[in-house]
Amino acid sequence: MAQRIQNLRRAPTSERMAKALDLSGRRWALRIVWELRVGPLNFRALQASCGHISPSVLQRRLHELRAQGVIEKIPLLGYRLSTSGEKLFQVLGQLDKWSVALDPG
Amino acid sequence: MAQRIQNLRRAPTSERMAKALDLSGRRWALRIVWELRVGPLNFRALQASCGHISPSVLQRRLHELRAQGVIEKIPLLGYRLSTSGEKLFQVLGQLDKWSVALDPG
DNA sequence: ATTAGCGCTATTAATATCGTAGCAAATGGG
DNA sequence: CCCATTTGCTACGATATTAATAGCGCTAAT
Repeated sequence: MAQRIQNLRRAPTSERMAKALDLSGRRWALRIVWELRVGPLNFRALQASCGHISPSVLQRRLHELRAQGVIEKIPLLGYRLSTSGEKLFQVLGQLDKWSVALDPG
Repeated sequence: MAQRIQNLRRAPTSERMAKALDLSGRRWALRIVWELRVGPLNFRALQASCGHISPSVLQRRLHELRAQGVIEKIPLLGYRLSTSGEKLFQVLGQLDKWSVALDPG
């Protein structure tokens, strides 16, 4: 009924969504996930593919993303997306499509 | 063919995707879009629904999101999602689903 | 006239990010 | 083994961003 719809529309942002948005809102966080789409990258390769990220921030993000289970550290190869990270990457695929409308350049 | 797939996997991040990721990576930017899902909100209502965003940052984000055509300012009601913003919101819907796996608490 | 709410600005402090240099360990020849 | 190179990562001072708070000018209702 209408009342229920009204409540849905006014439902406050969940804790976990706020958390996900907070994680996403840190500089380079989503970019790192996006760059890892090509497969595992080591620290310096990630640094290069991101363009101009400073190593201290990269290191911090890698820790944060690992703590959230988005990426994994693997011997000899560096970092790669986890299963969860792959799913997040698919969401970013949607963002990529959206960005075409944002900037058709 | 395999060669083509290889190239796709190594395709560098596009300018527009980098731009979209940069916009998304600014604190509170996506949260603002998410909060506007309930319909138009005025400045103070947005401030309240975001929790603890400072007015100066909110003001800046509103300008940026307007410049990108994600939100619109409407008389008497405040701010609302544009057509483009609605599409971005749908992407965030995917992020919301993903966040359940991130933190099942 | 007073009160209240509004959008927004100003200011200073705290925090985040940048840019650079460099170190210790691993790697890979010769 | 020796040496040069690469790699992951840390330290540190400079710069940029965000936070926190106060308050202004405006509008509308009491």
